[in-house]
Amino acid sequence: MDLIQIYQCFCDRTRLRILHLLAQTPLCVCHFQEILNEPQVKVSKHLAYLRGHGMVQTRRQQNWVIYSLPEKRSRELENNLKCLQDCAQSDPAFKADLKKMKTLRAGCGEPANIFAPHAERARR
Amino acid sequence: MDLIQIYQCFCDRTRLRILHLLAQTPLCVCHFQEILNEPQVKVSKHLAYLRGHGMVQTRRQQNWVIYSLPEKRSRELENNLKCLQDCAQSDPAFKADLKKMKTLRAGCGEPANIFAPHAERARR
DNA sequence: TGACAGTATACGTCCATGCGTATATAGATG
DNA sequence: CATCTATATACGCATGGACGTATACTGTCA
Repeated sequence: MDLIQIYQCFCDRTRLRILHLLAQTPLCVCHFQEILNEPQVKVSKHLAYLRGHGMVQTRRQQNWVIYSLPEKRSRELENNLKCLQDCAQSDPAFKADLKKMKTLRAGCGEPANIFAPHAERARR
Repeated sequence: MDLIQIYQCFCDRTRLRILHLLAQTPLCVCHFQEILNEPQVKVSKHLAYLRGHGMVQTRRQQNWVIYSLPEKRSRELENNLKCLQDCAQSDPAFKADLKKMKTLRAGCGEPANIFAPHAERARR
């Protein structure tokens, strides 16, 4: 039963915040660190957990590893991500994460539809 | 964050089956035993877990303890229960549980809108 | 009151997971 | 190649949870 795995991924606060962010946009590890304000190991391990359960994909871009939701998602995953989005709307913590994410992304140069991690630094 | 607790309750297969059934109708412990085909201890402990997390209510009726979802549910819980219902539709195991529950209930005498655990036996 | 049915809990074991520290790996750059 | 940045992993520790066995509790009924 695939559903159980989904809920297992959802049942940790850090992972839930990660997934909530990923539902908006792909992000690299260092961005998660900054948005979530959590140490690198912690973030990295939760991402590894999610990857191990097929909840996220990665691609490399120079030094950075970009995490994103898989393009092909099961009905269950899609449903639950939607549900999470809805539940998160009434939660200040989730909203704060989104806000922080947007300012971060703004710093990388608008409109930033192509994701550019640490663009300022990379340009030097 | 209340959401985490919900997902923690959802992330075990037995509990998920219990909640899925409760979304349809209140049930007593022995019914769960029979429908889920799991030992009494296991069922009872998962129910205790759910009760401890505010996911279910109990009332006594003679020898039986009837478990049900709380009448007042948070938006998050309601959302996730709906989502579960939807996901469960495509899962044979969940559907089998429902079917077994309905035959059990039929055995207690239709229409059985008032719940009557072990009605046949109680009548003797 | 004694026996029984239904349910709950205590106890022990095992495994998964969360976290931190330290270290390893991969790619970029001088 | 040396070094730096970004990320991943190994190791150890602590905790929570899942499960089974045995036992306790609660209400019913003879």
